[in-house]
Amino acid sequence: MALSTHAYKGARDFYPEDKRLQKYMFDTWRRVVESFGYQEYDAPLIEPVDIYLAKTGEEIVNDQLYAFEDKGGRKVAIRPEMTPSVSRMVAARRQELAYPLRWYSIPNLWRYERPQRGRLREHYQLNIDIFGVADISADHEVILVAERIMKAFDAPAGSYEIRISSRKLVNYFFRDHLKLDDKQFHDASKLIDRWHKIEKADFEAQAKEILPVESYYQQLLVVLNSRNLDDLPAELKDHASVNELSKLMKLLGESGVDSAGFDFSVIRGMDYYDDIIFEVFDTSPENNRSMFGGGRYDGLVGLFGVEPLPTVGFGMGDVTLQNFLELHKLLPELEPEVDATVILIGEVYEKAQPVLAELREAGLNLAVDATERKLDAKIKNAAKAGMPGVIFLGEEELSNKTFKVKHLGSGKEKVLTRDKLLKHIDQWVSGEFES
RNA sequence: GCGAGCGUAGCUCAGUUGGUUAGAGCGUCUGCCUGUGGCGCAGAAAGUCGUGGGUUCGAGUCCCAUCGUUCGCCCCA
Repeated sequence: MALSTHAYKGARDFYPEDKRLQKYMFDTWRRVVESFGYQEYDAPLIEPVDIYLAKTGEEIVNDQLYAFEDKGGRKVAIRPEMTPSVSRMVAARRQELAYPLRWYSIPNLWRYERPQRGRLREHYQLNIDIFGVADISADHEVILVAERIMKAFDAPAGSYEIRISSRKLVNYFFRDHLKLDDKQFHDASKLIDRWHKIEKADFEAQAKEILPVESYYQQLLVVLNSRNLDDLPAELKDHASVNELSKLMKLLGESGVDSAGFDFSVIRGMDYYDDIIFEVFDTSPENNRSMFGGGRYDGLVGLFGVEPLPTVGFGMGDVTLQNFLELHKLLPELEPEVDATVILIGEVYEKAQPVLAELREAGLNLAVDATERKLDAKIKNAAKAGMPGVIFLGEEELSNKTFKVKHLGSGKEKVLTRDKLLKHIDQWVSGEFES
């Protein structure tokens, strides 16, 4: 029985054209976050399973963790998210690191799920976190970074929106104001998460199931329909979390983030979030979903036995981003980072070596075709491989010290001396020869 | 964990109520063209119809199982 050529279920092979796209996305991420002073870190793919038990969402740990025992009997898991790992790393050097600490990473993460659109078993995720800032400036910065990333991918205004809420406000409204018990609170939280997704009638029916008093439904509606903080009912407006949200909105407005707004339905899956939370939504009807999000989790670092550390961060997955970019036609044409194939004519492989070395030294990325196929086949293959051009090298060129170069995009051809070729590498690559 | 659709050539797919040697387009290879690609013309190679059972005189087609894949639910990125 032949071996399968498929990649493992829910995981992807990255052929060079896929890798170019991945590099484009990663490079864009890096450029933006590094412009805010974030530094890259990394951690092992495998962690002790314990670090996920306390605060990662229930379903992820129970059903979606790649967990196993190693040969030494240790219970370990492939990371389903990066936040516990970075919290562990920061906790380990809690006293010696300089705050505010700005770190990012682009880990690959694994969750055992049924693959579907926008969700695979292995994905990559940009994670950024700022540690040691308790005030709203950290929340502001992180959301601003998210916004700048969307702009860096040329996402047009209106193609996405940033929805912001506060777990403290949700807690206050459900727990203190409506006096919901644990189960009601849990169910209500899950329900409002689906506010934008399900029919209003279904929402009403389910809400009335959960809420102990019928009139609470109307109160919930008012809160969910509040597109800005002034629309909130008076009894919520005075809560401290609203004051914080209000400061945050003002800061975002002043820094040009016009895609952000208050939305009480934002919940986030992870249990560790404990204050401001946000999600970035694709607004197109074909893909109306949460692309990524994050928030404040002041309690997580402290779980590692050190003084707690205020933290804000977010994670942005490559799969959902790619869906977004494809849908909005924002993917650039990416070419291989090779300048040319040098087509050797005749028995010149050995004699060509010093010339090739010189051209490479000068900065050209050159592949060599020393096969004995016919010339047209070699040109066809260079074109098929996506090469910008070819350089012909035979006895004639070697003895004259000239290069016949052909730009495959334009079909233009020119004979250049070695000096001219070296001097005009840029023009050569773009097909604009100088005479 | 639950539900639905789809698996036919390297790729995208067609294949009639079950009926001889299973087709197309693209791609590949050869020639037209011995140092010049993309277009054209002529020709060629390439498929145990995902796999295993079953029904039938006869299965790519119907049934069951299984694997793969896609989509939805749950959950989430």
